[in-house]
Amino acid sequence: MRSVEITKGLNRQQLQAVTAESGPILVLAGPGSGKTRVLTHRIAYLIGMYGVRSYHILAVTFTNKAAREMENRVQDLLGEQAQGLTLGTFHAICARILRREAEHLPFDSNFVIFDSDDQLSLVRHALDDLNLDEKRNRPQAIHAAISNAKNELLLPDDFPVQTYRDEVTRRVYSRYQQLLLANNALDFDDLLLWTALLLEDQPSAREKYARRYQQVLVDEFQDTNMAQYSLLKHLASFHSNIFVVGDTDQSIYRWRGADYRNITRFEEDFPTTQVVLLEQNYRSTQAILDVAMAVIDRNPYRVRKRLFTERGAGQKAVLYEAEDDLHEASFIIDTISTLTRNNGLQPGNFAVMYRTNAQSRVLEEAFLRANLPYKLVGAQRFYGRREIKDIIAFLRLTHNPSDEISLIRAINLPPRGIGDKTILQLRTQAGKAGLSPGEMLLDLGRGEDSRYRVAFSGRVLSLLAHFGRLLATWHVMKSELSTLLLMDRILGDVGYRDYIDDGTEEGNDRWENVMELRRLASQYQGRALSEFLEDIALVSDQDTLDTNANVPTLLTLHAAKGLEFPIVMIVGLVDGLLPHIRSFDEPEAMQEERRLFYVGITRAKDRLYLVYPQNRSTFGHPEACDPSRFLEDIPAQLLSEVRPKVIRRDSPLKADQAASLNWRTASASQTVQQRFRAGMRVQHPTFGEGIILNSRIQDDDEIVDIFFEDAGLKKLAVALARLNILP
DNA sequence: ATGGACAATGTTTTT
DNA sequence: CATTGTCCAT
Repeated sequence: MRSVEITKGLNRQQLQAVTAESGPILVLAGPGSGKTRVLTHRIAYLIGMYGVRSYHILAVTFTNKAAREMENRVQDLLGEQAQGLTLGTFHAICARILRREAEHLPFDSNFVIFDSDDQLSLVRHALDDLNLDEKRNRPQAIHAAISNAKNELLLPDDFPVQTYRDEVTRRVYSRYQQLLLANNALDFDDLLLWTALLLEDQPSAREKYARRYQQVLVDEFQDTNMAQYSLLKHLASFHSNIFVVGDTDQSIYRWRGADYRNITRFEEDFPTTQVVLLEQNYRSTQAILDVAMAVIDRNPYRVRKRLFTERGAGQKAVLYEAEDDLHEASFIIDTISTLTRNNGLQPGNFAVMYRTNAQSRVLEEAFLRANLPYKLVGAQRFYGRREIKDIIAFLRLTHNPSDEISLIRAINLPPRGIGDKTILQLRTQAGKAGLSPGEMLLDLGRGEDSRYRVAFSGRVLSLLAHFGRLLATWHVMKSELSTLLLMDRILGDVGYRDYIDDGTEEGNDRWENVMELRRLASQYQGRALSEFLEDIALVSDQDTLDTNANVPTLLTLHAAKGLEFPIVMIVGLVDGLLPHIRSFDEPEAMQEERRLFYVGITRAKDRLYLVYPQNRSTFGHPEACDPSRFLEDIPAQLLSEVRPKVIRRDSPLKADQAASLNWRTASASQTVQQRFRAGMRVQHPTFGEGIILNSRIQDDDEIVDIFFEDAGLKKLAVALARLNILP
């Protein structure tokens, strides 16, 4: 009876994957082919039909959001039987394992996770310790090299040295790792690296987890790196029950060490692998799939998949050439408002995608100007804010006093007279005593009882002892108080509100952000501070996506992976941006750019808009640019093109020039009669007299661009605007 | 020690 | 142009 429910509504290929005999299984899933469905039903099938206990199942996803979604869907299928699944991102699962196994490892179970800023300052510290110049040795570049090495499972001693530069990197890497341990901290890559090493070096640990996780399932397998692949292999080493889902065409994290060839590697390492292809697309219309295929088929060396859909032809994708990025933004706004007003579409149906985060600015400003709400995907937006980082520094320091990065941030906040000199003294004395600065501070907080009082002069001592006392109090309270109360206590003790909320609008915003963090903390009643800190450190951009708000979504193409929207608009499709200029000289990188474009296109269910500017402002000054080379690969008949807008608001065309422009209509099926032509003069009740620049039929309405003498350029829907034609 | 003013310098994508 | 670092006056 269960089996009917679990396999209901699956197509032949999906069924094959879900009900496959246990063992190594590779599911090659095209976009929109229902891979999440296959994964959830597979889990349900294992529990419901095979009698596997949920406790023995491990499922790895790319984002926490995907994990939660999967959990809910399994719950819907199985009810309480689903309790006890291990479901999460690689990073979160590894953190959990490492805390549990800390006694076998060179760090403490209450380690903190360093974010990218922390990692960078740690590289700077390391450079400083080695008397290396930051100017000649870019911390960013060195950190990238260290990160790559870790993802390849290379420890400092294994780091290949061929040039002097490598030699420097190797030394910094080595020092960097020492510093991490001294801070009782791990970086993102460490979470994977240490877990992989643990499973590699300690057979007992390997066996323990391989026995526990009898069934391993992995989503987005094409984006696993060496460390992730290695730890999966160890987990599956006893039973080979590993079910992976992926699509080489959607591999977009090469720069993070991901290697889609892990799919080939998988088939080699597990020779009995059953391969299942999911080719039916349930998401997009044929018109959209055709565009996607045209783009991706240009990539050499790929296994061609025959994607097909039964959703019907659908509307042609629209190609729009804007004059510059500002006009791109107004086209987006105009299109969204027109379609929501006249076509019954919801604002939440729209997603605007771009290659780089910087591109969101112009869009955001346009939305703000038009008074339209929007949401932006990106964790950095919130967690990167100064006030948020401040509070987290206090909490992290309380949780792990050895966290020197947080200590340095928090110790003089708000300014209490502890500057670089004092901190240096503290560090020196701590070093002498064999303590971390935080531990020394805790001791000084004991007042008369502290052994180390004598090491400091009066003023310095009283300043340090005062903060030490605060820290000691918080440190004791953290086990008694909830995260929320602890946070309130800290905020009160240091007078943070008075410091940050200075009466200006910005100050108020900052305090509002602190309150938002407080709201987040309130959801952690009854859970340890470490959980709160860990979740915050590991939030992904997609996790911040609020699916409830009915407003357009702005996001990078990378962040769009795994999502879908009725209408997708991709902007900034110019050479240099997509493909990005930094990929030009590397064929592999260029192919990844193409895949990125493909990922963006295949997010669309019903409609697709491809937009590019003729000019792009770099460093404030506009520069001419070429349409993306990828656009050339899309056959013209797949696109309906909206011609360039050569009219600028500040230099209107003369009537005869405007009349001579040949505009093409964006829509083929015309149900309303076109009443206006370029060059006509019209009268509008509020905007006054103007001249028609362009008119087209779109979505059962006539859309006209009019230049008004007083009000400038307006785009109006004829059905709504009361226009009178003047002679 | 602190805060303001100026210069330099840098732009992919993210857990 | 917008953030980040550095220098200088208080």
